[in-house]
Amino acid sequence: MKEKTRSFDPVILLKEVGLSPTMQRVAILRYLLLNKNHPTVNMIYQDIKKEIHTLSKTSVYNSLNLFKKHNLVFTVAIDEDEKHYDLGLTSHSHFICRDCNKIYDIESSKIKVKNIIEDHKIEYYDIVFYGVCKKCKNKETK
Amino acid sequence: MKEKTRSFDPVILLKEVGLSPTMQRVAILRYLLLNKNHPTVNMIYQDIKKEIHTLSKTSVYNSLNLFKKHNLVFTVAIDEDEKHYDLGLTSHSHFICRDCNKIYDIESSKIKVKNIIEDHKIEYYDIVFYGVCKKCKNKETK
DNA sequence: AACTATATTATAATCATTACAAAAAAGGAA
DNA sequence: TTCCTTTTTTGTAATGATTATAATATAGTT
Repeated sequence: MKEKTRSFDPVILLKEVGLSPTMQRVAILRYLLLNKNHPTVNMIYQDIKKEIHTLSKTSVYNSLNLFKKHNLVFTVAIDEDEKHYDLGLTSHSHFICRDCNKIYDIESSKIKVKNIIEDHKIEYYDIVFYGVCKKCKNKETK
Repeated sequence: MKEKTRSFDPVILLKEVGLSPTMQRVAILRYLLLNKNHPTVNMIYQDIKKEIHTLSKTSVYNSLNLFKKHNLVFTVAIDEDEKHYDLGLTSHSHFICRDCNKIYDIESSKIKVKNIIEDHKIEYYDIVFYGVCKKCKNKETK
């Protein structure tokens, strides 16, 4: 339920929200555009350090917090230690397997939420489904 | 979507799931039964320390983790530092005000979720609504 | 080039949570 | 009860994610 239609070019995206497209920010945002695996700060840091050797973890934190403030990314509300980041470009929910802990994207079209909450003004919502994924389900039956 | 019909007596509840009802556990569980404010470990600790002066924060952590393992409590998936705990006795979702950060319970009857996910086996789901609560909405218009 | 504002980095600090070992309490058998 | 074993609780230390801070580097402007 986070609808947005925007460019898929990190440089353009950054300029659109008024952030100067520095090397680090571009790399981090590109990483998020290419990797839809809901990465943590550490995953991002480890990977980008390979191209930008001087990258600091603080920069990853700074950039992600900035991106979040500008609604470029969201954190996936999972009950865990590390935060997982996700681009808010397409509208989807998440499914988490209690067996392998993998996070799957669920297209919005597969979900329909109806609410009759009157008193509060609802701006958006997050749904997280829990269960056993297809892969692990098959493993169990073997 | 966490349906359960059980006793509201902490001692009985603990026995039901096979945990010995020690003073600390009973106090923590009773706290959760009486206070529906989605407390954090610190809130629970501060309050119960008033009756049980020797209580340690570790015990609160231990107890809550045990309760969670036995499905007596759940953690509310909120994007924050501290975890918020919630009894799983009644079925409800949550609404979080982006202004005052208060967490409201939303009765299940007010929400309807339809999903056509086929590949994964879904056991339950969490919905968190975000927006502006009634109180803050009124403040804004003043 | 010089100047100013912004970004990045390295380091230290904070804070929630967990690990661990010792002390305390509970339960059972004689 | 006393002894023994198991379970809980406690206090302290360790871990690990995140933030704060100050110094350095970079970018943008005149």
